[in-house]
Amino acid sequence: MGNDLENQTEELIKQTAKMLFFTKGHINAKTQEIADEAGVNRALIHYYFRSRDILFEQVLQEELDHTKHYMHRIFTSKDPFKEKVSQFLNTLIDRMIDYPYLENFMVAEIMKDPNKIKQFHAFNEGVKLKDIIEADLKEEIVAGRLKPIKIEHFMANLMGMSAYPMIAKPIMQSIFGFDEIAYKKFLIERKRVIYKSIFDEDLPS
Amino acid sequence: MGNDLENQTEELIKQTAKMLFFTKGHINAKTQEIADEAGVNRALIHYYFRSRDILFEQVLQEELDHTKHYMHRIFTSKDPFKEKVSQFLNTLIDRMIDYPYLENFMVAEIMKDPNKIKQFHAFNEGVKLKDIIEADLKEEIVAGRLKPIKIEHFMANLMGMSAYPMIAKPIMQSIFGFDEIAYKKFLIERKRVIYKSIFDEDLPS
DNA sequence: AATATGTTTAACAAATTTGTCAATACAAAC
DNA sequence: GTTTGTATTGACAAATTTGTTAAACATATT
Repeated sequence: MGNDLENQTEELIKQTAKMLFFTKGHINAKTQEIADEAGVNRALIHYYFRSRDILFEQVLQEELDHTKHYMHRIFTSKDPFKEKVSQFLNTLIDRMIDYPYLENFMVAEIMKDPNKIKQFHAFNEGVKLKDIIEADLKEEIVAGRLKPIKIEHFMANLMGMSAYPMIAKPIMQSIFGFDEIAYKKFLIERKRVIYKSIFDEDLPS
Repeated sequence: MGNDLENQTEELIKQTAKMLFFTKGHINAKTQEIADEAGVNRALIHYYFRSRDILFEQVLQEELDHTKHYMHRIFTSKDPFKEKVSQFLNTLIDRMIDYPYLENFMVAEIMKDPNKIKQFHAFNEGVKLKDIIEADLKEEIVAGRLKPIKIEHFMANLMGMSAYPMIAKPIMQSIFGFDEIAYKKFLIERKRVIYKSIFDEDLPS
């Protein structure tokens, strides 16, 4: 009765859409392109998702939920703050290697409909992540392990240094002449560089 | 004949398009919306620019040229490196207040047609900016005014910390509860925060 | 005033893209 | 093998968006 292993075709369409949207960055991929890439009839997209918009919403939401969960898991753990940041860098950068354009899309979506922003609160899940990180920050600063900095600047620095090389990947690749291999290596390196820039000490291996 | 003060209507259409594209972030603004916003007949867009694509290319190219020029001017000057960075931060951040989504668009454009990347070399203008900055960096490092860092990481840090808060403006606004005024203040603050993060000393007033 | 030149307009045509539907294929259950 | 429910297909309709054109309008030149 067709619902064996997580409906095959439906899942295939979603994975293909994610690849086109978030990996290749084809923000305006037409239903025909998605269907072709997935090797299915275009009408199936409407059969499973009713409309292109709903498909888009759904795959974006799935990835947002994913982001929410890992951020919450990392920052609510009992690990030391530096360990949290290290894990965050690892997860975020690995993830961006898979979906370089996800960040771009979140922004593009919010631009279309600013009300939609509530869904994007990776920061609202019971206890506010913002408050947790803020408390951590204060503790580090008081203990002298971190120079005084406001939470919003700390996060802007951390996210910016991490996400920008992905968002602007083609630009940086061109400027510095990186091929895919070199760029991936560059991204991995960034984990250590960012850690060092923030804490002024080397990331423990 | 009719070319008095830089053709009024043509200029109006371009300014309106830039506002919709780069300030408001309506990446898919239709010709009708542009015409309505400018208060002109839609056919005039085709009269002056032949097609929506050409209009888009043209306004984007204008802004890219602008970026090219100020970056080249700042980094080829004889000022000390720290002064260059300070000026760069000032110019970039002020500019991003006007055109928050310009960065996003450059990337989106390149995604569509990766060949187009040559136009985006704010870094190729006679002498390569990359080489100039790289030389400056080495000098600073040797003189002990800067911790050792590779050019690509230095630029990723600098651009990321500067550009990200603009690219992800709606997200950060929502997380930290900034209204427009507060966000602008936050952006201005960032000049000092970034300078301090990079050079580990306060930006001279 | 007549003419020429450039600008603007509304109506139309073409192209693109999304969404719907009835017919068909397929697989499991009876 | 027939029934039943779901999956898939191609053809079609609707909607959206871009691009074209001929005529109206304005302004300057002769």
